[in-house]
Amino acid sequence: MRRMTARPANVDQARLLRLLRDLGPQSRVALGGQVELSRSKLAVEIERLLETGLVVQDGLAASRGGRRSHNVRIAPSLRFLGVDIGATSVDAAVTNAELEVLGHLSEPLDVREGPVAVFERVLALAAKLCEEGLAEHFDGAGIGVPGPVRFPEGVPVAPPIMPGWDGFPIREVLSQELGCPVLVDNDVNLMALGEQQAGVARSVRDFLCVKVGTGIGCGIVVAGDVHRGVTGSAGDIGHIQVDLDGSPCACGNTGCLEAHFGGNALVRDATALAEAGRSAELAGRLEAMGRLTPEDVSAAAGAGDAASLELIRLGGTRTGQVIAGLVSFFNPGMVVIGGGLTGLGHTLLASIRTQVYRQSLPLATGNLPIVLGELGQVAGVVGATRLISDHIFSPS
Amino acid sequence: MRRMTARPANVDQARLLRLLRDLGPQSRVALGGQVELSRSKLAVEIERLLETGLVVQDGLAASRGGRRSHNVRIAPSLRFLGVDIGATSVDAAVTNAELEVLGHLSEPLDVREGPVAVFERVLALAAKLCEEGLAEHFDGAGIGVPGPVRFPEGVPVAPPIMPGWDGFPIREVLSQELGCPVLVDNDVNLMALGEQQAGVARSVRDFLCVKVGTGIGCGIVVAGDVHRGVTGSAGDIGHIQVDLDGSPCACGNTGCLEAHFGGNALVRDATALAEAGRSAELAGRLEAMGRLTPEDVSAAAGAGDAASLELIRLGGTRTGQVIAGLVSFFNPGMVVIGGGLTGLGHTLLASIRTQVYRQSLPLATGNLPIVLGELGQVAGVVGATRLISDHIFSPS
DNA sequence: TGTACTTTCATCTCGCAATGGACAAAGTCG
DNA sequence: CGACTTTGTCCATTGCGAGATGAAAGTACA
Repeated sequence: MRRMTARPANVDQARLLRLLRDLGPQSRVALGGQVELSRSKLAVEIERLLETGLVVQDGLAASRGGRRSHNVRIAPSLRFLGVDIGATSVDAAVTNAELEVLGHLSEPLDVREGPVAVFERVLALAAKLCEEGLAEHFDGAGIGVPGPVRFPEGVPVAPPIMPGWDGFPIREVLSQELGCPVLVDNDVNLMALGEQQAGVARSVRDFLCVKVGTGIGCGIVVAGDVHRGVTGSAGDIGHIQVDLDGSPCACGNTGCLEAHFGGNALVRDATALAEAGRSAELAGRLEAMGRLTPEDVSAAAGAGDAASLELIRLGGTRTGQVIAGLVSFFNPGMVVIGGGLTGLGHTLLASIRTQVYRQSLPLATGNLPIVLGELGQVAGVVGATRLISDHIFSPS
Repeated sequence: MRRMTARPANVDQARLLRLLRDLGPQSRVALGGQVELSRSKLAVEIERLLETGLVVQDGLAASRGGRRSHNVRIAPSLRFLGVDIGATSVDAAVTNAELEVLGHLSEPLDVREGPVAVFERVLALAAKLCEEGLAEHFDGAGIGVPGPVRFPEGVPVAPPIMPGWDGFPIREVLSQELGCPVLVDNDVNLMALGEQQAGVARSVRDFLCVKVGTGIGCGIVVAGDVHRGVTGSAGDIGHIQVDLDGSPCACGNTGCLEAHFGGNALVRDATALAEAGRSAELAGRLEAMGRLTPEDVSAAAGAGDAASLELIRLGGTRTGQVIAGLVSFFNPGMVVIGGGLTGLGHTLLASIRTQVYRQSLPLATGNLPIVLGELGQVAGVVGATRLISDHIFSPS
């Protein structure tokens, strides 16, 4: 029977833990400069954190012209598990308390196999990470799923691409299995948190994080916090209408963004191009595999295939239309583009940028960076560990 | 030389003041039930508030089966001024500290006359309210203007419909003139605050407040706070594209919402209808006045004119398209529709509702109330006093 | 109707914890 | 080696919370 990880006793301790997490080992005085606490109070709280084992002494810091200070660091034995379940793959990573990725595994996986099968695989990945000597247990785990989640309960609600998951008590089940606190969130929100923690959005308090993959979603960060909406479906921009009389969408409407530039739409359009003989590259791939995937388009574009590039450019324009509206509405300080877009990122980014800068008002786009995410595949898992560590490092 | 209004010394006092503002006179025990303070601390803080004069004793409360309690109320002599400058009118109101409107004046006014002329009129209105015996001075004033504002400085930035206002230091100038703290914000944000303070959105923490008038804007409330965006232009939804090849807009793009359903677009379309002989009602009004105004369309619709009603319905559908996208994105708990829409409110509301419920995802619209604002013309001024009172009732 | 009992509110007091300043310890630099 | 800087610890003062006490009102019942 393993003891539960200690928790900070008050907001000051929580604040100190987060500082140590984000800034690394620090002297007491350096910490004092970051928080509004008297030196005595600071010493008392650190003393208590040392007692609980949440932080440890960590040698002497370099002198700054006086007595050398004892560094203090967050307990290096803490381990967080981050899991990012996508539509077609699953990522798992272990981090230490400073959210540095110690190990990362990735597997293809069809989320439609249902929660039981998926979590068997997830637990196997977690066990594998432990076997590699990276962790003995986990002090907390964050789980991302590709659909809306009722966050407080950690339960998916009406997820369109996850049949069999509706209402499955992910948080409860995994918390039981892993023996540690678990939080569940939408994968896009976690990507946003990841980029905020360790990526391009480190110093931005209001930003949007658009993930282009099988679906298209958007993480919303307001005043440093993720906005999830009243039913957990905020950021679901795939079904915003981009064309009054556009293609029919699985959701029942017409002209949705995803009906023009989701994974399925891309495959549909690419197949049509291949069959119409408009792209030798795509036709070859279609013949070889019998069917095309988004990765084929991506690869073809990377190889310079004009038709594929055009598809991506058009998709970027459509996405840019939606983002332009969101930028006018939300006036963010940054827009981060991410998702499974290996290689085609810059093409996509360029057409999104063009469209947003053309269509949004100058006041909102004045110095609005629209950039690719820095973390790529690990954004989700890093965000997941950020989520759970924020929870663990908050007063119990 | 008048003494500045006292300010609370700490967050607890601020919290108590806001409770007394929103819930009215309370006994000490009733207050204790609302905040997490020990009886002793509560007594001490109230004692101090009594000393500063921010609250006063207010007789005995009805007994609840024991010794009767002494009620305490927020200083009834406090006065806040709320000013709502619209494109074509200005509203001013005085409230007490509980934000009850004691007097309200409204005048037509063209904002294009520039800040100096406008503030002359505003100060005259304020003086008139004082002459009516409603106030001797003001303890704070909130000002709403129809354009983006850099909130911390209280300065309009690049306001499209306010020539001559760009960079005018409203806050500084008015603070000087009125001799009290002043805050300046976008009129739509103030409308949202007003509906949150005293209207339909009292118990909602995340909602959108769409104002349809000369322009079309949207107040965004996240977690109880107004989101203004990084440059103060959040909620500027008038230039979101609703039609890929739509009408040209003053902003340089085509198909903007305002190009189809702003005040100017409405006049343009109504005039066309009148001249084409499609509406006798509108033609009559055009002949009588030489030109049409949005109010003419409103009145004609109220009189049952089919062409005018159709214009409003179409505009509602267009607005609904945009709101549907915002609902998917933001997943609010309520959408409030307001603005200068006397009479035509329900027609507009109905077509907006139809469009949003049709186009947004069920999870986001599940139990999403889309309602008309309750406060009508006073929403802005009430929101303005709420804004400044939140400021006054915060630790200095 | 009068008296005893109960309920509620306000204040007082005391112990504990927090705070901020003083002081001692440990270094660096000239 | 001494002046100066930085860091760690101690302690008196202050602030806070919870129980005890007394005052003021309602309630039950003879």
